[in-house]
Amino acid sequence: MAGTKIRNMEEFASVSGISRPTVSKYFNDPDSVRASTRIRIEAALERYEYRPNIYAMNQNRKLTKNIGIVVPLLSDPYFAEIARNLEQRCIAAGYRPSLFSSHGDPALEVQVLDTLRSLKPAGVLLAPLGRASNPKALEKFCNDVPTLIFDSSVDEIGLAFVGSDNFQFTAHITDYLCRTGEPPCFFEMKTPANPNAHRRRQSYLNAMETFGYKPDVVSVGGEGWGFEEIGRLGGHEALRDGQFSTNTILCSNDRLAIGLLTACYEQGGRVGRGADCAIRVAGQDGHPHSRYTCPPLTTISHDYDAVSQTAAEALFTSIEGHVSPWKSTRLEGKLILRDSA
Amino acid sequence: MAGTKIRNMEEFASVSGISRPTVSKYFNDPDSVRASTRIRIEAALERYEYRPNIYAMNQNRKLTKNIGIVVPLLSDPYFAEIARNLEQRCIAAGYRPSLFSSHGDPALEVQVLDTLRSLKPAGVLLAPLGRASNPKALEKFCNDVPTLIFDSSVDEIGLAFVGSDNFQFTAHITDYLCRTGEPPCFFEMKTPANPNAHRRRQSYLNAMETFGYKPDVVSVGGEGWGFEEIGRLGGHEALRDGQFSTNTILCSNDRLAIGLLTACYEQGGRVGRGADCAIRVAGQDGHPHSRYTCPPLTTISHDYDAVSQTAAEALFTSIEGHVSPWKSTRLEGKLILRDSA
DNA sequence: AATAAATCTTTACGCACGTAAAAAATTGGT
DNA sequence: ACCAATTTTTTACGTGCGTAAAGATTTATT
Repeated sequence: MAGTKIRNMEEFASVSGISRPTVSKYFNDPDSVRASTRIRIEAALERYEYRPNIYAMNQNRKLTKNIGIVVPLLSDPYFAEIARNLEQRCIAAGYRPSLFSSHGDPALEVQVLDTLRSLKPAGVLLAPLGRASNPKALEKFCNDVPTLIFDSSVDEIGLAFVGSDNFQFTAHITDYLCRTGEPPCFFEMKTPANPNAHRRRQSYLNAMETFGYKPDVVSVGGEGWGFEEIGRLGGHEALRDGQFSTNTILCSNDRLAIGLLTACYEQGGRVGRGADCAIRVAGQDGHPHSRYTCPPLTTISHDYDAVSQTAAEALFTSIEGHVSPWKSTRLEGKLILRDSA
Repeated sequence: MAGTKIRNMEEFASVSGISRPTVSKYFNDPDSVRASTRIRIEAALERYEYRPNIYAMNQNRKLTKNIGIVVPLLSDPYFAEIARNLEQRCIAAGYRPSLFSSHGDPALEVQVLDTLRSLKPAGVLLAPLGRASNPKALEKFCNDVPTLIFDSSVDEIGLAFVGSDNFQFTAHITDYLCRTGEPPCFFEMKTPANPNAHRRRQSYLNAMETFGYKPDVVSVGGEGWGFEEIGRLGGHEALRDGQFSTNTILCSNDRLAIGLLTACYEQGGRVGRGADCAIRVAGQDGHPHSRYTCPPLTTISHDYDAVSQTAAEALFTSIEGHVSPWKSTRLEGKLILRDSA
């Protein structure tokens, strides 16, 4: 904090006693200069608090250190949590993450990709909207920008895919439900936003067949990303009309389950695994909120940390030049037993 | 999409038949050029899909069109929702918003402000962490960057403050609770992260005095931003020890209420305003999730739209040169009656 | 101490655009 | 059609940094 204010790298170089090109090299990668000069630069850095102009940096660099993180809906705590996790990993690895949400809107998703393109990012971690995404826009983007797809896969696009093993998810929790009570019905959206939903339904059907039970899928209408409300309204209808053939309901995801729990409450049905309960409800995702529903929701949880780490590191290694063929990684989830089922 | 790829504004200017300085002026503000030239530029823009290099733009502009949006915790749907709202307003007004979360960590908040500084934003919409914030860092930042504080006020810092009227919030819902049943106890955190909590407690005390009731504040321990868990654990303790002097509990915020509802459930107490219910619980905030608790939570809701609009427009007018003295705007909330109280 | 290798300095240019100033062209009103 | 006001063109320079190349210096190796 010595008197003089540093205006640019030229001035900083002169006060640090190192030439500008070397200082530039340092800011590009502190380890690329000799330890002794690094120390001198960092000493000056503490005395003069100078930061390179990121615009001038990024204009001329072949590749920026920016990484885009895109999720379909940031107001969903599941995505917020995974975005936070990814963000921290980017920072730790020396990148500059920028966060974007498509807010459930395909047009906005395209707009976000457009914005992102102009940021000339080193890479992008993209969780697409899914069914509603504009596939051509996605593909074009992936061709231009190193993009790792996570959460919800779309063809064999981008560098790789990292997500959860939806087949394992549903098979595992279906197994649990069958072993501990009546076999579950499956509660889902008729036209789910996310392709994972199809895998989960299929896995449910497979599991029920394996166990020798008759599957029962209840698909409810509703568009968009207001899953709780869709679950609540659909739940009311299904409960009223007796559409559930057993007393156990496995929901396609936790947010749907949360809505269904509300519907059950509003109809006066007690949910849980106790003897005094009329119905069991389970979800899927390990949504941050699932601990605090009434009753707390039994679910199968994403391994947030593992998904984030795998996704981030796959992107980093790709950015750093290690080419590898497209690959899909699907991580297993962990059953979380609570009172709802 | 004519064959030639446009590399820079020079080339784009030549294919559009307009000189580069005029094209530059157009991108700065499309309305600053004659309508006829604007049409010619936009025609070329459709045929050649060129975007100015934002890094070169921002390097040389006196003021960028960037706006920073900072919230304390993005995984809280309340903040996610208000951030989304602000983001859209920025885009609509022709700015480029970037979203940041302090993730409940004062050190990260400082780091976010540091990052933001290097973006040279035209303005910042900042919801501080509150009590945990580094006040000097905040003040320094506000001196350097036009910053509008929202949600939670910190002295008379920045351009202005926009938030909700916490006194009105608590007075209103306390009034409602008193008129419809036993007067409420007040359930809060001992050391709340957010200064709004103090206003709410004070407003509760005032309201109870006005009504001639004896106030009863139950303050529970716990640090950080895991409000649901704090509410659940504190709720268990308070319920078990009979700390609540009436059957009605007004929580300092919805997330605390959600945790308390879980505690009630886990202790077997039925919550609601029905004759068969042992306890009434109300929250404050109009949290996006409050509709889906069991029972659905009675609360007093922020006017999300009005807060966002007021905050955004205050920043915009300030950015556009209209100086005005520091001002605090506090908007009223609306009571949302549901089954919990 | 001599030599090779690594690193740094000097010099110079490029990037994509902002912006200022003077000259030229266009427009609008009459 | 003419004149003044507005807008555009031309020209030229500035911004802060990346980066390349050649030479000087430091470090590591023997």
